[in-house]
Amino acid sequence: MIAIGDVTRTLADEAYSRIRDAMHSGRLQPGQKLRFSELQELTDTSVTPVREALTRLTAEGFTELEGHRGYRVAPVSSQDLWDILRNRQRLESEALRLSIQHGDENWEAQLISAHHLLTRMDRERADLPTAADEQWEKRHAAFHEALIAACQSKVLLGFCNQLSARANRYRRLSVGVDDVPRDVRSEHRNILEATIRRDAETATDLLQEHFERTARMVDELLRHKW
Amino acid sequence: MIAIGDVTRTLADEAYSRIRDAMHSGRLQPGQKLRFSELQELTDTSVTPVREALTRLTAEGFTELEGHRGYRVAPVSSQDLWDILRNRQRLESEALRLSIQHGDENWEAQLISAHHLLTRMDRERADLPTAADEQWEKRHAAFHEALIAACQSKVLLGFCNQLSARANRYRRLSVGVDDVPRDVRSEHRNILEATIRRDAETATDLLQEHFERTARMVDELLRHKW
DNA sequence: CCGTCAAGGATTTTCGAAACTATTGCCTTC
DNA sequence: GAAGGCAATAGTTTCGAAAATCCTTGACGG
Repeated sequence: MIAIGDVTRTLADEAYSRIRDAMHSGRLQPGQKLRFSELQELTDTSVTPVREALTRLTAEGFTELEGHRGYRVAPVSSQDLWDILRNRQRLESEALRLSIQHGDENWEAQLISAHHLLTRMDRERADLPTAADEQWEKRHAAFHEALIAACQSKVLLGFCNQLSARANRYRRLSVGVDDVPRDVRSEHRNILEATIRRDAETATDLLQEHFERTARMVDELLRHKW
Repeated sequence: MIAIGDVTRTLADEAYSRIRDAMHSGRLQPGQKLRFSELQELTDTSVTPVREALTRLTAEGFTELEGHRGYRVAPVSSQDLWDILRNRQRLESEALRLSIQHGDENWEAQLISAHHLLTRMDRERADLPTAADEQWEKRHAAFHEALIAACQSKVLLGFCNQLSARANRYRRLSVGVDDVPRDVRSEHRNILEATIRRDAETATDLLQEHFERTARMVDELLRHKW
Protein backbone atom coordinates (compact mmCIF):
# COMPACT_ATOMS: atom_id res chain seq x y z
CA MET A 1 0.00 0.00 0.00
CA ILE A 2 1.39 3.35 -1.01
CA ALA A 3 0.25 5.62 1.76
CA ILE A 4 2.75 8.44 1.91
CA GLY A 5 1.27 11.67 3.08
CA ASP A 6 -2.07 9.96 3.31
CA VAL A 7 -2.81 11.03 6.85
CA THR A 8 -6.24 10.23 8.17
CA ARG A 9 -7.64 13.14 10.07
CA THR A 10 -10.27 12.49 12.66
CA LEU A 11 -13.15 14.87 13.24
CA ALA A 12 -11.43 15.81 16.47
CA ASP A 13 -8.41 17.00 14.50
CA GLU A 14 -10.68 18.97 12.25
CA ALA A 15 -12.49 20.56 15.17
CA TYR A 16 -9.16 21.42 16.75
CA SER A 17 -8.00 23.26 13.65
CA ARG A 18 -11.23 25.11 13.17
CA ILE A 19 -11.46 26.35 16.72
CA ARG A 20 -7.81 27.33 16.67
CA ASP A 21 -8.32 29.23 13.43
CA ALA A 22 -11.40 30.93 14.81
CA MET A 23 -9.35 32.19 17.73
CA HIS A 24 -6.53 33.37 15.51
CA SER A 25 -8.88 35.13 13.13
CA GLY A 26 -10.65 36.96 15.91
CA ARG A 27 -13.93 35.12 15.45
CA LEU A 28 -13.48 33.97 19.03
CA GLN A 29 -12.25 36.73 21.31
CA PRO A 30 -9.84 36.40 24.25
CA GLY A 31 -11.65 35.68 27.49
CA GLN A 32 -14.81 34.66 25.71
CA LYS A 33 -16.87 31.87 27.17
CA LEU A 34 -17.05 28.83 24.91
CA ARG A 35 -20.32 26.96 24.80
CA PHE A 36 -20.41 23.47 23.44
CA SER A 37 -23.51 24.19 21.42
CA GLU A 38 -21.78 27.06 19.59
CA LEU A 39 -18.64 25.08 18.94
CA GLN A 40 -20.60 22.13 17.64
CA GLU A 41 -22.18 24.46 15.16
CA LEU A 42 -18.87 26.11 14.28
CA THR A 43 -17.09 22.83 13.72
CA ASP A 44 -20.09 20.97 12.34
CA THR A 45 -19.50 18.02 14.67
CA SER A 46 -20.79 16.57 17.88
CA VAL A 47 -19.79 17.00 21.49
CA THR A 48 -17.00 14.43 21.58
CA PRO A 49 -14.71 15.95 18.94
CA VAL A 50 -15.25 19.40 20.40
CA ARG A 51 -14.31 18.15 23.82
CA GLU A 52 -11.15 16.53 22.54
CA ALA A 53 -10.21 19.69 20.68
CA LEU A 54 -10.70 21.80 23.80
CA THR A 55 -8.64 19.41 25.89
CA ARG A 56 -5.76 19.75 23.46
CA LEU A 57 -6.11 23.51 23.17
CA THR A 58 -6.06 23.79 26.94
CA ALA A 59 -2.91 21.72 27.22
CA GLU A 60 -1.29 24.14 24.78
CA GLY A 61 -2.42 27.27 26.58
CA PHE A 62 -4.98 28.53 24.09
CA THR A 63 -7.99 27.91 26.27
CA GLU A 64 -8.67 27.53 29.97
CA LEU A 65 -10.88 25.17 31.88
CA GLU A 66 -12.70 25.44 35.17
CA GLY A 67 -14.18 22.12 36.19
CA HIS A 68 -17.89 21.91 35.46
CA ARG A 69 -17.89 25.57 34.56
CA GLY A 70 -16.71 25.15 31.02
CA TYR A 71 -13.97 26.51 28.84
CA ARG A 72 -13.02 30.01 27.81
CA VAL A 73 -10.51 31.45 25.38
CA ALA A 74 -7.30 32.23 27.21
CA PRO A 75 -7.27 35.92 28.06
CA VAL A 76 -4.49 38.12 26.79
CA SER A 77 -2.30 40.39 28.86
CA SER A 78 0.86 42.34 28.50
CA GLN A 79 2.41 40.18 31.18
CA ASP A 80 1.57 36.96 29.39
CA LEU A 81 2.85 38.34 26.11
CA TRP A 82 6.26 39.16 27.55
CA ASP A 83 6.43 35.91 29.42
CA ILE A 84 5.92 34.05 26.17
CA LEU A 85 8.37 36.30 24.36
CA ARG A 86 11.25 35.97 26.83
CA ASN A 87 11.00 32.22 26.85
CA ARG A 88 10.72 32.12 23.12
CA GLN A 89 13.89 34.16 22.85
CA ARG A 90 15.67 31.81 25.21
CA LEU A 91 14.54 28.60 23.59
CA GLU A 92 14.68 29.52 19.93
CA SER A 93 18.09 31.10 20.36
CA GLU A 94 19.35 27.91 21.85
CA ALA A 95 17.68 25.87 19.15
CA LEU A 96 19.18 28.04 16.43
CA ARG A 97 22.62 27.73 18.00
CA LEU A 98 22.26 23.96 18.00
CA SER A 99 20.96 23.97 14.46
CA ILE A 100 23.95 25.97 13.26
CA GLN A 101 26.19 23.52 15.05
CA HIS A 102 24.61 20.32 13.76
CA GLY A 103 22.94 21.26 10.50
CA ASP A 104 24.25 19.82 7.23
CA GLU A 105 23.98 21.09 3.66
CA ASN A 106 20.58 19.54 3.32
CA TRP A 107 19.36 21.70 6.16
CA GLU A 108 20.91 24.77 4.57
CA ALA A 109 19.16 24.00 1.31
CA GLN A 110 15.80 23.55 3.00
CA LEU A 111 16.27 26.79 4.86
CA ILE A 112 17.15 28.78 1.77
CA SER A 113 14.20 27.28 0.00
CA ALA A 114 11.81 28.28 2.78
CA HIS A 115 13.23 31.78 2.77
CA HIS A 116 12.82 32.08 -0.95
CA LEU A 117 9.16 31.15 -0.79
CA LEU A 118 8.66 33.72 1.93
CA THR A 119 10.26 36.56 -0.02
CA ARG A 120 8.13 35.76 -3.01
CA MET A 121 5.04 36.51 -0.98
CA ASP A 122 6.52 39.50 0.80
CA ARG A 123 6.41 41.50 -2.39
CA GLU A 124 2.76 41.04 -3.05
CA ARG A 125 1.52 40.80 0.45
CA ALA A 126 0.59 44.38 1.25
CA ASP A 127 -2.38 44.65 -1.09
CA LEU A 128 -3.69 41.12 -0.98
CA PRO A 129 -6.82 39.88 0.72
CA THR A 130 -6.75 37.93 3.94
CA ALA A 131 -6.97 34.64 2.08
CA ALA A 132 -3.46 35.20 0.73
CA ASP A 133 -2.34 36.40 4.14
CA GLU A 134 -3.11 32.93 5.32
CA GLN A 135 -0.56 31.69 2.85
CA TRP A 136 2.02 34.20 4.07
CA GLU A 137 1.47 33.04 7.65
CA LYS A 138 2.20 29.48 6.61
CA ARG A 139 5.41 30.41 4.84
CA HIS A 140 6.50 32.66 7.66
CA ALA A 141 6.01 29.85 10.13
CA ALA A 142 7.80 27.44 7.78
CA PHE A 143 10.82 29.72 7.62
CA HIS A 144 11.12 30.02 11.37
CA GLU A 145 10.70 26.28 11.72
CA ALA A 146 13.38 25.63 9.13
CA LEU A 147 15.83 27.78 11.08
CA ILE A 148 15.75 25.47 14.06
CA ALA A 149 14.89 22.22 12.32
CA ALA A 150 18.39 20.79 12.71
CA CYS A 151 18.69 21.32 16.47
CA GLN A 152 18.43 17.58 17.11
CA SER A 153 16.12 17.93 20.06
CA LYS A 154 12.53 16.80 19.78
CA VAL A 155 11.72 18.27 23.16
CA LEU A 156 13.13 21.67 22.32
CA LEU A 157 11.36 21.72 18.97
CA GLY A 158 8.09 20.93 20.66
CA PHE A 159 8.43 23.79 23.11
CA CYS A 160 9.44 26.20 20.35
CA ASN A 161 6.42 25.20 18.30
CA GLN A 162 4.12 25.80 21.17
CA LEU A 163 5.59 29.20 21.95
CA SER A 164 5.54 30.41 18.38
CA ALA A 165 1.91 29.36 18.07
CA ARG A 166 1.02 31.36 21.14
CA ALA A 167 3.10 34.30 20.00
CA ASN A 168 1.48 34.21 16.59
CA ARG A 169 -1.92 34.41 18.20
CA TYR A 170 -0.90 37.66 19.82
CA ARG A 171 0.59 39.00 16.63
CA ARG A 172 -2.51 38.26 14.63
CA LEU A 173 -4.67 40.07 17.11
CA SER A 174 -2.86 43.24 16.08
CA VAL A 175 -2.97 42.85 12.33
CA GLY A 176 -3.31 46.15 10.57
CA VAL A 177 -1.60 48.14 13.25
CA ASP A 178 1.71 48.94 11.66
CA ASP A 179 2.60 52.10 13.53
CA VAL A 180 6.26 51.32 13.17
CA PRO A 181 6.78 50.32 9.57
CA ARG A 182 9.48 47.74 9.94
CA ASP A 183 11.48 46.20 7.22
CA VAL A 184 10.63 42.66 8.13
CA ARG A 185 12.02 41.40 4.87
CA SER A 186 15.53 42.51 5.60
CA GLU A 187 15.26 41.24 9.16
CA HIS A 188 14.56 37.81 7.79
CA ARG A 189 17.31 38.07 5.21
CA ASN A 190 19.88 39.13 7.79
CA ILE A 191 18.99 36.23 10.03
CA LEU A 192 19.28 33.87 7.11
CA GLU A 193 22.67 35.15 6.05
CA ALA A 194 24.17 35.03 9.52
CA THR A 195 22.86 31.50 9.89
CA ILE A 196 24.24 30.29 6.59
CA ARG A 197 27.68 31.62 7.37
CA ARG A 198 27.42 29.83 10.73
CA ASP A 199 27.73 32.99 12.77
CA ALA A 200 25.69 31.84 15.75
CA GLU A 201 26.25 34.93 17.84
CA THR A 202 24.94 37.34 15.24
CA ALA A 203 22.15 35.06 14.14
CA THR A 204 20.74 34.58 17.63
CA ASP A 205 21.06 38.28 18.40
CA LEU A 206 19.15 39.17 15.26
CA LEU A 207 16.52 36.56 15.97
CA GLN A 208 15.93 37.88 19.47
CA GLU A 209 15.68 41.41 18.18
CA HIS A 210 13.25 40.26 15.53
CA PHE A 211 11.00 38.75 18.16
CA GLU A 212 11.31 41.71 20.45
CA ARG A 213 10.23 44.20 17.82
CA THR A 214 7.14 42.22 17.05
CA ALA A 215 6.33 41.98 20.72
CA ARG A 216 6.68 45.73 21.21
CA MET A 217 4.30 46.33 18.34
CA VAL A 218 1.73 43.92 19.72
CA ASP A 219 2.08 45.28 23.22
CA GLU A 220 1.34 48.76 21.94
CA LEU A 221 -2.00 47.64 20.59
CA LEU A 222 -2.75 45.53 23.62
CA ARG A 223 -2.51 48.48 25.96
CA HIS A 224 -4.93 50.47 23.83
CA LYS A 225 -7.43 47.74 23.27
CA TRP A 226 -7.58 45.89 26.57
CA MET B 1 -18.16 13.20 40.64
CA ILE B 2 -15.71 13.34 43.51
CA ALA B 3 -15.48 16.49 45.56
CA ILE B 4 -12.31 17.20 47.50
CA GLY B 5 -12.47 20.40 49.46
CA ASP B 6 -14.19 22.84 47.16
CA VAL B 7 -12.34 21.62 44.09
CA THR B 8 -14.48 19.37 41.96
CA ARG B 9 -12.62 16.67 40.12
CA THR B 10 -14.26 15.23 37.08
CA LEU B 11 -14.07 11.56 36.19
CA ALA B 12 -11.72 12.58 33.41
CA ASP B 13 -9.30 14.02 35.99
CA GLU B 14 -9.55 10.82 37.96
CA ALA B 15 -8.90 8.69 34.90
CA TYR B 16 -5.93 10.86 34.00
CA SER B 17 -4.33 10.34 37.41
CA ARG B 18 -4.96 6.62 37.46
CA ILE B 19 -3.51 6.00 34.03
CA ARG B 20 -0.54 8.21 34.79
CA ASP B 21 0.08 6.34 38.04
CA ALA B 22 -0.25 3.00 36.28
CA MET B 23 2.49 4.06 33.90
CA HIS B 24 4.75 5.30 36.66
CA SER B 25 4.29 2.17 38.71
CA GLY B 26 5.08 -0.10 35.81
CA ARG B 27 1.58 -1.53 35.54
CA LEU B 28 1.57 -0.14 32.02
CA GLN B 29 4.86 -0.72 30.22
CA PRO B 30 6.56 1.60 27.71
CA GLY B 31 5.44 0.95 24.17
CA GLN B 32 2.44 -1.02 25.29
CA LYS B 33 -0.73 -0.73 23.26
CA LEU B 34 -3.58 0.85 25.20
CA ARG B 35 -7.03 -0.53 24.56
CA PHE B 36 -10.02 1.46 25.62
CA SER B 37 -11.68 -1.59 27.12
CA GLU B 38 -8.72 -2.20 29.44
CA LEU B 39 -8.47 1.42 30.48
CA GLN B 40 -12.17 1.63 31.16
CA GLU B 41 -11.76 -1.27 33.51
CA LEU B 42 -8.63 0.18 35.08
CA THR B 43 -10.19 3.57 35.69
CA ASP B 44 -13.67 2.29 36.36
CA THR B 45 -15.22 4.77 33.95
CA SER B 46 -16.57 4.98 30.43
CA VAL B 47 -14.99 5.81 27.10
CA THR B 48 -15.30 9.59 27.32
CA PRO B 49 -13.18 10.18 30.43
CA VAL B 50 -10.57 7.73 29.18
CA ARG B 51 -10.38 9.54 25.89
CA GLU B 52 -9.92 12.89 27.56
CA ALA B 53 -7.23 11.48 29.82
CA LEU B 54 -5.34 10.05 26.85
CA THR B 55 -5.59 13.33 24.98
CA ARG B 56 -4.00 15.13 27.90
CA LEU B 57 -1.34 12.49 28.42
CA THR B 58 -0.43 12.68 24.75
CA ALA B 59 -0.08 16.45 24.88
CA GLU B 60 2.35 15.95 27.74
CA GLY B 61 4.40 13.29 26.01
CA PHE B 62 3.40 10.29 28.11
CA THR B 63 1.46 8.54 25.40
CA GLU B 64 1.41 8.59 21.63
CA LEU B 65 -1.44 8.54 19.17
CA GLU B 66 -1.75 7.25 15.65
CA GLY B 67 -5.01 8.38 14.11
CA HIS B 68 -7.62 5.63 14.11
CA ARG B 69 -4.99 3.19 15.31
CA GLY B 70 -5.18 3.98 18.97
CA TYR B 71 -2.83 5.04 21.72
CA ARG B 72 0.29 3.47 23.17
CA VAL B 73 2.51 4.29 26.12
CA ALA B 74 5.38 6.44 24.93
CA PRO B 75 8.40 4.19 24.38
CA VAL B 76 11.58 4.85 26.27
CA SER B 77 15.02 5.27 24.77
CA SER B 78 18.41 6.46 25.79
CA GLN B 79 18.11 9.22 23.24
CA ASP B 80 14.81 10.46 24.61
CA LEU B 81 16.13 10.32 28.15
CA TRP B 82 19.08 12.55 27.35
CA ASP B 83 16.96 14.88 25.28
CA ILE B 84 14.69 15.39 28.26
CA LEU B 85 17.65 15.74 30.59
CA ARG B 86 19.54 18.37 28.60
CA ASN B 87 16.48 20.52 28.25
CA ARG B 88 15.64 20.09 31.87
CA GLN B 89 19.11 21.24 32.80
CA ARG B 90 18.75 24.28 30.58
CA LEU B 91 15.31 25.29 31.76
CA GLU B 92 15.53 24.53 35.45
CA SER B 93 18.92 26.21 35.70
CA GLU B 94 17.46 29.31 34.17
CA ALA B 95 14.42 29.09 36.42
CA LEU B 96 16.59 28.69 39.49
CA ARG B 97 18.71 31.64 38.48
CA LEU B 98 15.58 33.77 38.13
CA SER B 99 14.24 32.48 41.41
CA ILE B 100 17.43 33.43 43.21
CA GLN B 101 17.18 36.84 41.62
CA HIS B 102 13.55 37.53 42.40
CA GLY B 103 12.72 35.39 45.42
CA ASP B 104 11.89 37.06 48.73
CA GLU B 105 12.15 35.78 52.29
CA ASN B 106 8.81 34.12 51.97
CA TRP B 107 10.16 32.00 49.13
CA GLU B 108 13.24 31.14 51.17
CA ALA B 109 11.06 30.04 54.04
CA GLN B 110 8.92 27.84 51.81
CA LEU B 111 12.01 26.31 50.31
CA ILE B 112 13.59 25.51 53.64
CA SER B 113 10.34 24.02 54.81
CA ALA B 114 10.08 21.78 51.76
CA HIS B 115 13.66 20.65 52.25
CA HIS B 116 13.06 19.88 55.89
CA LEU B 117 10.12 17.64 55.06
CA LEU B 118 12.23 15.85 52.50
CA THR B 119 15.11 15.15 54.90
CA ARG B 120 12.69 13.78 57.43
CA MET B 121 11.72 11.08 54.99
CA ASP B 122 15.21 10.46 53.70
CA ARG B 123 16.20 8.86 56.97
CA GLU B 124 13.49 6.28 57.01
CA ARG B 125 13.09 5.75 53.33
CA ALA B 126 15.38 2.82 52.67
CA ASP B 127 13.39 0.21 54.54
CA LEU B 128 9.88 1.42 53.96
CA PRO B 129 7.27 -0.08 51.71
CA THR B 130 6.34 1.43 48.38
CA ALA B 131 3.36 3.19 49.91
CA ALA B 132 5.75 5.43 51.83
CA ASP B 133 7.91 5.81 48.76
CA GLU B 134 4.94 7.50 47.20
CA GLN B 135 5.17 10.08 49.95
CA TRP B 136 8.87 10.58 49.37
CA GLU B 137 8.20 11.15 45.67
CA LYS B 138 5.74 13.87 46.54
CA ARG B 139 8.14 15.63 48.87
CA HIS B 140 11.00 15.28 46.44
CA ALA B 141 8.91 16.87 43.72
CA ALA B 142 7.78 19.59 46.14
CA PHE B 143 11.38 20.47 46.97
CA HIS B 144 12.38 20.82 43.35
CA GLU B 145 9.29 22.88 42.64
CA ALA B 146 10.02 25.15 45.59
CA LEU B 147 13.48 25.86 44.20
CA ILE B 148 12.13 27.48 41.08
CA ALA B 149 8.81 28.71 42.42
CA ALA B 150 9.90 32.36 42.47
CA CYS B 151 11.10 32.53 38.88
CA GLN B 152 8.15 34.73 37.91
CA SER B 153 7.46 32.93 34.67
CA LYS B 154 4.34 30.85 34.28
CA VAL B 155 5.52 29.56 30.93
CA LEU B 156 8.89 28.45 32.24
CA LEU B 157 7.31 26.80 35.26
CA GLY B 158 4.96 24.88 33.01
CA PHE B 159 7.78 23.55 30.89
CA CYS B 160 9.82 22.59 33.94
CA ASN B 161 6.87 20.73 35.40
CA GLN B 162 6.38 18.79 32.24
CA LEU B 163 10.03 17.85 31.97
CA SER B 164 10.37 16.79 35.58
CA ALA B 165 7.28 14.62 35.22
CA ARG B 166 8.77 12.91 32.21
CA ALA B 167 12.16 12.57 33.89
CA ASN B 168 10.53 11.11 36.96
CA ARG B 169 8.87 8.49 34.84
CA TYR B 170 12.29 7.35 33.69
CA ARG B 171 13.71 7.41 37.18
CA ARG B 172 10.90 5.32 38.57
CA LEU B 173 11.41 2.71 35.91
CA SER B 174 14.78 2.03 37.46
CA VAL B 175 13.81 1.89 41.11
CA GLY B 176 15.86 -0.60 43.02
CA VAL B 177 18.90 -0.29 40.83
CA ASP B 178 21.29 1.64 43.00
CA ASP B 179 24.59 0.45 41.61
CA VAL B 180 26.17 3.75 42.48
CA PRO B 181 25.11 4.54 46.01
CA ARG B 182 24.82 8.27 45.83
CA ASP B 183 24.46 10.61 48.71
CA VAL B 184 21.36 12.23 47.41
CA ARG B 185 20.71 13.85 50.74
CA SER B 186 23.83 15.93 50.67
CA GLU B 187 23.25 16.80 47.04
CA HIS B 188 19.94 18.31 48.02
CA ARG B 189 21.44 20.06 51.00
CA ASN B 190 24.23 21.60 48.96
CA ILE B 191 21.80 22.90 46.38
CA LEU B 192 19.68 24.37 49.13
CA GLU B 193 22.59 26.11 50.81
CA ALA B 194 23.96 27.62 47.62
CA THR B 195 20.48 28.86 46.78
CA ILE B 196 19.87 30.43 50.15
CA ARG B 197 23.15 32.32 50.04
CA ARG B 198 22.13 33.50 46.55
CA ASP B 199 25.09 31.90 44.85
CA ALA B 200 23.42 31.29 41.50
CA GLU B 201 26.49 29.92 39.75
CA THR B 202 27.13 27.20 42.29
CA ALA B 203 23.49 26.40 42.76
CA THR B 204 22.80 25.87 39.07
CA ASP B 205 25.97 23.84 38.64
CA LEU B 206 25.01 21.56 41.49
CA LEU B 207 21.48 21.22 40.18
CA GLN B 208 22.71 20.21 36.74
CA GLU B 209 25.08 17.70 38.22
CA HIS B 210 22.28 16.34 40.39
CA PHE B 211 20.13 15.74 37.31
CA GLU B 212 22.99 14.29 35.34
CA ARG B 213 23.85 11.70 37.95
CA THR B 214 20.30 10.50 38.07
CA ALA B 215 20.19 10.29 34.29
CA ARG B 216 23.39 8.24 34.17
CA MET B 217 21.93 5.81 36.66
CA VAL B 218 18.72 5.43 34.70
CA ASP B 219 20.56 5.11 31.43
CA GLU B 220 22.58 2.27 32.86
CA LEU B 221 19.46 0.29 33.54
CA LEU B 222 17.86 1.28 30.27
CA ARG B 223 20.65 -0.24 28.24
CA HIS B 224 20.38 -3.51 30.10
CA LYS B 225 16.64 -3.79 30.02
CA TRP B 226 15.62 -2.48 26.61
C1' DC C 1 4.80 -19.69 -4.62
C1' DC C 2 3.79 -14.87 -4.22
C1' DG C 3 0.94 -11.05 -4.22
C1' DT C 4 -3.72 -8.99 -4.42
C1' DC C 5 -8.21 -8.54 -2.81
C1' DA C 6 -12.39 -9.16 -0.10
C1' DA C 7 -14.95 -10.51 4.09
C1' DG C 8 -15.18 -10.66 8.94
C1' DG C 9 -13.73 -9.32 13.41
C1' DA C 10 -11.60 -6.09 16.52
C1' DT C 11 -10.97 -1.42 17.86
C1' DT C 12 -11.39 3.32 17.62
C1' DT C 13 -14.26 7.28 16.82
C1' DT C 14 -18.58 9.60 16.89
C1' DC C 15 -23.19 10.49 18.21
C1' DG C 16 -27.37 11.82 20.92
C1' DA C 17 -29.49 11.40 25.05
C1' DA C 18 -29.26 10.96 30.09
C1' DA C 19 -27.11 12.38 34.38
C1' DC C 20 -25.18 15.69 36.84
C1' DT C 21 -23.58 20.45 38.32
C1' DA C 22 -23.73 25.39 38.57
C1' DT C 23 -26.27 29.53 38.02
C1' DT C 24 -30.24 32.37 38.00
C1' DG C 25 -34.40 34.17 39.58
C1' DC C 26 -38.20 33.90 42.66
C1' DC C 27 -40.34 33.37 46.92
C1' DT C 28 -40.36 33.34 51.80
C1' DT C 29 -38.84 35.10 56.07
C1' DC C 30 -36.87 38.29 59.14
C1' DG D 1 -35.54 46.00 52.04
C1' DA D 2 -32.13 42.30 52.62
C1' DA D 3 -30.79 37.53 53.22
C1' DG D 4 -31.40 32.80 52.64
C1' DG D 5 -33.28 28.93 50.62
C1' DC D 6 -35.71 26.60 46.91
C1' DA D 7 -37.01 25.60 42.18
C1' DA D 8 -36.22 26.15 37.40
C1' DT D 9 -32.98 26.64 33.82
C1' DA D 10 -28.69 26.51 31.29
C1' DG D 11 -24.72 24.26 30.72
C1' DT D 12 -21.17 20.61 31.21
C1' DT D 13 -19.99 15.83 31.82
C1' DT D 14 -20.81 11.00 31.21
C1' DC D 15 -22.72 6.97 29.26
C1' DG D 16 -23.76 3.13 25.99
C1' DA D 17 -24.43 2.06 21.50
C1' DA D 18 -23.98 3.08 16.49
C1' DA D 19 -20.84 4.27 12.82
C1' DA D 20 -16.40 4.33 10.79
C1' DT D 21 -11.92 2.57 10.37
C1' DC D 22 -8.19 -0.64 10.64
C1' DC D 23 -6.30 -5.28 10.88
C1' DT D 24 -6.41 -10.27 10.15
C1' DT D 25 -7.47 -14.15 7.65
C1' DG D 26 -8.15 -16.83 3.80
C1' DA D 27 -9.38 -17.44 -0.98
C1' DC D 28 -8.23 -16.50 -5.67
C1' DG D 29 -5.43 -15.47 -9.75
C1' DG D 30 -1.07 -14.78 -11.90
